[in-house]
Amino acid sequence: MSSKNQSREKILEAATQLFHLQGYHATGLSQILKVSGAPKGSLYYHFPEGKEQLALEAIERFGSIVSAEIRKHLNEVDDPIEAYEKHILHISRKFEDVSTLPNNSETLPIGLLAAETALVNENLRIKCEGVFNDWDSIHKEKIMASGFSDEQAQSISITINALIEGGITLCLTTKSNKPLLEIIKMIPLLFTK
Amino acid sequence: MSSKNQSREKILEAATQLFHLQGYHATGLSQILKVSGAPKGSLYYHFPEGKEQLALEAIERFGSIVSAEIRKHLNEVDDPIEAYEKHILHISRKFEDVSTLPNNSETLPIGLLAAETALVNENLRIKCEGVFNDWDSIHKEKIMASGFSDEQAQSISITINALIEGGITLCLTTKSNKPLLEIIKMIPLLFTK
DNA sequence: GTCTATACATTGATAGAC
DNA sequence: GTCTATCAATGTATAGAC
Repeated sequence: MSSKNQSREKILEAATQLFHLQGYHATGLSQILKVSGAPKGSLYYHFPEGKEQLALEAIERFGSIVSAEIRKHLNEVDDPIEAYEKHILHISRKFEDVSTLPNNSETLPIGLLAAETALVNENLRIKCEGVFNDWDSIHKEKIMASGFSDEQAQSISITINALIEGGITLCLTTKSNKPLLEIIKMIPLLFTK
Repeated sequence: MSSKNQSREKILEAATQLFHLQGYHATGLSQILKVSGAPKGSLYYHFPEGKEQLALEAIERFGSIVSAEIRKHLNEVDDPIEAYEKHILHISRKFEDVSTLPNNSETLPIGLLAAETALVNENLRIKCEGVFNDWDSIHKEKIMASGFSDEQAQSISITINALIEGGITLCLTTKSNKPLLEIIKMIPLLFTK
């Protein structure tokens, strides 16, 4: 990897983490630079359009990482109930010790960024919408593979998406993994035929 | 009402609306003053501790408004399934036309504020946690009244809270009320005995 | 590719007059 | 109770040297 891309990479990585932990508005470019350890003069060289470009790329990267993780979890088990229980359990582990959260940023959601920018920045909103749609497709495919109709799969899929996003918000707020653990108990009911 | 309280009231009202639509960090004191129409010099007189105090009171006020609305909806119908379907349908109406959202801020959630401040401002986090707990109690009471055990009611209640918060995030992001409408379809399953 | 210096706006907040 | 003036800090962004 060229040295150009090394700096770019470090900045983008720090931005991805900070944006989705603290949000878009609470995260300053100076903080991103500091955390990344990248050369201080290089930000606008690599990201000529500044903060918004950085956020757009961060959302995209974040979406792909999570997509991959969702796919991985869902492929491990055939039964969708068991698969989603494991998936959500995996997410909930990140809230067992909230103090380590900042190092654990792989699979958190984009709910914060999405809600924060939805009414304020149309470009970012559309990016977030795209990410949600990607996740939704993955869920839908999995659910339909176990015999649910297109329409049923749609409802279940959106519901699971909302449950995860909302559950994470509750975990963050209560500094506990209990909300997601409670949600897991309800998963089987969603797949009632 | 004294004129002192009139200004205070106008500021707090504007702050409540702006904070929960745009978030804490994206909302400036100047914007609050402008929207409120309150005298420009009066903010720090009424709120000596500045922005944080304003947010704490806004969250509190917001929590009570929503609590009252939840109670109202849940009391209208005996059957919890029907009651929650109506409750969520009511919320979803606010997303039929997103352009009018800013005038419609009564029953949006505090998910944005909660997620935004959870890792950054402990005072605000605790306030949000308290609000979530209040809502949770209301749900739990309703659910237990129809014959569910304490433990079951706990799971269902948290799940509903997460569904609503997550569903609203999805509605905001997609500028549509469809996510909440899909979620409504799954409500009956949550109450399987 | 990276640095420094800087411009410029805006933020939250304070002091003191009225 | 309200105003104005002002503060320091921080925000994003740009220009030009190296």
